[in-house]
Amino acid sequence: MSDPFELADAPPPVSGGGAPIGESHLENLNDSQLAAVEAMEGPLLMLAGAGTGKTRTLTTRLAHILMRGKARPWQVLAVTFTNKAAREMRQKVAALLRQPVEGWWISTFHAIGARILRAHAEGVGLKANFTILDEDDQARLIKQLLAGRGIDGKRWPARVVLAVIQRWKDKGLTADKVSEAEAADVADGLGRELYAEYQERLRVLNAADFGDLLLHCLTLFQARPEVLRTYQRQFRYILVDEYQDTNIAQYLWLRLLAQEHRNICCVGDDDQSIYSWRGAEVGNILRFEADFPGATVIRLERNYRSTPRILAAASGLIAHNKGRLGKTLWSNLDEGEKVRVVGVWDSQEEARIVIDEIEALQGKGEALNEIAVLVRAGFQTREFEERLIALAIPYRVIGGPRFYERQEIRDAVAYLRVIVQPDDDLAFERIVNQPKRGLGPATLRTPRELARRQGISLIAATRRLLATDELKPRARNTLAGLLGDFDRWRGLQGSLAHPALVETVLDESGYAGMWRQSQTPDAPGRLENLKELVAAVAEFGGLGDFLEHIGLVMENEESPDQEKMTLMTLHGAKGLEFDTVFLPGWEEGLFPHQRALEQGGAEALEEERRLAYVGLTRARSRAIICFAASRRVHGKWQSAMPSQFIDELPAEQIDFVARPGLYRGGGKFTVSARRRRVQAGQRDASRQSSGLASGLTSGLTSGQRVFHQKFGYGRVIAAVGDKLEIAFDKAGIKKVMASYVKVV
DNA sequence: CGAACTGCATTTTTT
DNA sequence: ATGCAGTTCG
Repeated sequence: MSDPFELADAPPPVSGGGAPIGESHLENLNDSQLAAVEAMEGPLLMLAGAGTGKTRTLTTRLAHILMRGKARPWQVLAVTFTNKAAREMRQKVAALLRQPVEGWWISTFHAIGARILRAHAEGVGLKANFTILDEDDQARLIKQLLAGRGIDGKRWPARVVLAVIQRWKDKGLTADKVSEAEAADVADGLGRELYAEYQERLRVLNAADFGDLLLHCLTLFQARPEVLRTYQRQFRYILVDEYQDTNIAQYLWLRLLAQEHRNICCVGDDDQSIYSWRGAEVGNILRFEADFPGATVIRLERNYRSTPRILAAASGLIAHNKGRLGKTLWSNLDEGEKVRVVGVWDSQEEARIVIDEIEALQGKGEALNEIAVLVRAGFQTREFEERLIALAIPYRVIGGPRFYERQEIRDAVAYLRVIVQPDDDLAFERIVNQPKRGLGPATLRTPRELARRQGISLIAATRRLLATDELKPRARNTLAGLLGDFDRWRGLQGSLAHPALVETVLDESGYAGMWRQSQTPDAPGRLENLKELVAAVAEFGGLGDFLEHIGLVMENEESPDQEKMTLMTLHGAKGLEFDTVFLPGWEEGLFPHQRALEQGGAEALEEERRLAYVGLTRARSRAIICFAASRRVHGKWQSAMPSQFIDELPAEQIDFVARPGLYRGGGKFTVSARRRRVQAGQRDASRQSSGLASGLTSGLTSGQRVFHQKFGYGRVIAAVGDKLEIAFDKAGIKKVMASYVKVV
């Protein structure tokens, strides 16, 4: 912040910076955007708030570097997190430069990692055609290892162990670098051994998981300094999107690559860091100036998206976080509506009110595409969906099961994998008995043991056994037939077009036939998906290309469906924007989420707050926050208090709308109501001054008999502010708000 | 081998 | 409540 090089936006009104003639791509940039484009030499941190034209600035910068002849296209490395972001950047750069960007280094971290690794696979003990495993494969592999060591799968589910290993990889730790202390309480102290064993298996299978795509690069760079040197020299300019989401491995990776030219430009927003739970380190962006001495910091603070009211509400909220780099967003747009905060009785009423409002907006001619409901957790979508279906409003849910994650697609892909990569056991195991061939676990025991003993793949072991009489004739014949099919299909690769080959495989394997004969109601859909898969294969040059694509791109290419409103999680909404945004479920325990409140402490709470900030800043002109007084959690009714985040919104930007007699938010919106009660309730006995309530009481004292509409009769056992703890006769102990109970 | 049953957990999710 | 996964029967 005290950096002498730092630039900030001039206050409004702002003109475009003076762009030299002939550089039309620089027109329409504001001063700080222009500064970020033109500061080409040395490390640069671009702190880009929500809606400040970050992508545009970044792509313009890339184009500018090339147009100025500072580097050739292959000398620029641009990394993003998602394929979507990468695609966008490629498109925009291509449009700016009016030329295709094929083969340029504009991709996700993982895709670039894979590209580097494929070129130097042997440096980390892999072959160039290594398979990229999805989470399913990884979990199955871990499960095998756990079973092999006799670890109770109940106490240590494969997914949990996998998550631990992933976090280690995120931190850039190979098995030998994991500290004793860190591994001690994982899988009965065997965490490190399992990690090492897992890596060994991956090597035998010629496979890498997502984490490896980066971690292996680090290993490679260390083992082969000359390889590192090549890339260091090559990448004269490095651009990094969403820097606040990078993990330690990615940070180390970037730092190594940037060492030679030091022209690294990182774009990010510390206030939008919401992925710490999967390894992201906000610290990376907070430390940037220390990591890259002499760095320039440029803030993009002019927001082109939201009304000043929405920005003020969001800014007021995020100001409650400590440890921010600090930004002040401003906007030139019309002031706009206040942010509405709506209190409702329960989640059903919440869904009703929100969807009714959406219907009303639709009636007023608002486009459904411009309306979104953003929830904290996936389960919240259900009630909204029910309501949307009832009113026949078109909607889409983002975050459902994805195309490449469907069972039939994974199975089909597994067949392709065994063709391309003859040691891919995980693929083999997936389809060895799919369709049924009588090759169950018992039949595979012998090959599995051999594979284990000799440290070779299961497929290789099976092959060896086929030359012996170890297997029962029947199993032997079937396996020989299957492996023979694999070889034959592999042989067809040269003569048959890939889509035709895929069809042949699905046909001859009996896999498609299995679904054709299936009587289950979803069978036709699955066959349909298989057809889609064949069509998708046709888009690629070869099976290998195709597998690389689905290995790295798990998302489904979204069909450009028109006129639907969007339902998704707050996490999923980052980077998107809508005219109207509904933010339901702002209740303590849901948002901020219970888990964040219980563990993770202050940091976790701040991340929840950033999530709220992300949610609010998605809205262009209208934001509606809701909270419900009671909600069903895991099948039980629970009373809920309004989110602390509601109290943190600046009152002057808020329109508090609640059903009469229903709301009693904490804090500032009910001051007058409270004062009255304070006077009446001086003799409050329970004074566990929580600091928050600061002596305000509900006028109810412990011991009093009360009636609650949902929970029935009960007795007050504690009262803090207007929050009561009541032992209900039937419903047990609940926390409720004073306004919901009547004294009997 | 498939169906039924039991227990159990249940934020967020990309690559 | 609900769904999923793992297990146990028929």
